[in-house]
Amino acid sequence: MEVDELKYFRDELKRKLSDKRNFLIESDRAVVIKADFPKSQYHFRVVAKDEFRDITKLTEEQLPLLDHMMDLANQIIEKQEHLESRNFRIGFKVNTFWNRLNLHVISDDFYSMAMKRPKHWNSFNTELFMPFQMVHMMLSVQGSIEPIPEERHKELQDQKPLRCNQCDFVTDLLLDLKAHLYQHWMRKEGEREQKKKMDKIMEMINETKLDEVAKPEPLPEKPVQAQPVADIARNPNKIPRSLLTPQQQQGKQQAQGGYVKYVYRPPVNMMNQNNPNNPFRNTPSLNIQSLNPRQPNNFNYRHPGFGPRGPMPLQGPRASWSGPRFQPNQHQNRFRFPRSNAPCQPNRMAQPGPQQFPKNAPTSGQAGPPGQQQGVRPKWNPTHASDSQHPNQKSKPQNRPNAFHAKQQSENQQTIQHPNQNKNPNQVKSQTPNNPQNRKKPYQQKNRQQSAGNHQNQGANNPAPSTFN
DNA sequence: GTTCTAGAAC
DNA sequence: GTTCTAGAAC
Repeated sequence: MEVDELKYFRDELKRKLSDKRNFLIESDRAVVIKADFPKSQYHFRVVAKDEFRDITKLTEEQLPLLDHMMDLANQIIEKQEHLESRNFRIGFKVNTFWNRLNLHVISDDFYSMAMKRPKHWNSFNTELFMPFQMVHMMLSVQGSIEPIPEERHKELQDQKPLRCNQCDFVTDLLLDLKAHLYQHWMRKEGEREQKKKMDKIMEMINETKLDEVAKPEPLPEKPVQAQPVADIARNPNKIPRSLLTPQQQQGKQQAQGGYVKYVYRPPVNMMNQNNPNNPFRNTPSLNIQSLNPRQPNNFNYRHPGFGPRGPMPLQGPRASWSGPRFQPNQHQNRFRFPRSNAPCQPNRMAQPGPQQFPKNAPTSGQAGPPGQQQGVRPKWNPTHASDSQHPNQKSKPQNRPNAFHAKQQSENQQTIQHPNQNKNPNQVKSQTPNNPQNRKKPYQQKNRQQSAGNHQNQGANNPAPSTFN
């Protein structure tokens, strides 16, 4: 690929700066946006407005800018009530792809659908990721930061084995690591939920004591319940309704309908707008609507939940979808012994505790386990008669045609069939947009248009059909 | 950066 | 037969 073509993609962060709807926080020198393909449950970028490509272009003079970006990072972390600040990592990628200085603010679970390649993992868990404090110190001491040589960069990207960031677990297979990370995440979610319950109990104990002080003599006709606090402590899930204030009762109802039901399933995912813990809830949906026009609610339509494509719109035909959020045959996520192709259920972390991933993982309504979901590629021109439907939607089979999938299909009693399932593979192949014969190059047309005009106006009036939304 | 495919590797 | 990976396109 020619350099100019790649530059278009590298400039994506610059383009994002021209649309305030992307901003979660904005200041005069930087903005906070969500990461388009989050590699953890919580993943943000603090993007500098000044034109610095990356940290290797910084000098000691930019230390105030770094401090400011750190302030914004802390601000966005403070907004995340579900996690504590110690659960976040803040730093830069040394050899970043993007053409604009951006600081990663990422939770340390690394539990995400978008974590698909070993290089994704290594980009955050090797020296390719430089913690903010180190960048700050190096600029303070030596005044600059050297880029990592290309050869070393590639070596680190492909580095194996992959080491868990939370324990000593080591594996060569990313899918094993993902399953392992899922267990960590679930365990921590359980701990967080327990802590919430205990905090609530302590709060109620305190309130009860205050009530006793305020009412030293109980009414004789309505004796006080014997040892209510002890009962609560024994069974925190069954707090007598009579002991709750109206506000607490309302809160309990909300909790039962909101957070609590997510306890034993992936509770937070920026793909799931319905989740009350979603940090991106009620945030702008970027240009997704304009890039993915409403589709008829039939099986030709590929639900956006099947791909890492940002928050789901709540209105329109999509809202009526009640099917699986993930493709039914995500067997790629099954546990496997290394160097064996046979899928197998048990895993090295199998033990009593939360549900085991992925057999019993939820498949409807909620965010699901990380996997190899294929997202809808948003770049296509609906004005073309032949493109009334996204080329990927009409051409890509939902599942690769093989006996294993067929067995899974029948076992799950899935009635949903992809329109291409019964087609001649050659037919499907001929429709495939990635077939060099069929591929279009909209960005090439765009480049020609852009060369005649300026980028900002083009972006504002005719939002770029970005790959990164 | 991402998706997708073909072919290699297992 | 299935998974992994490199390369092309975006």
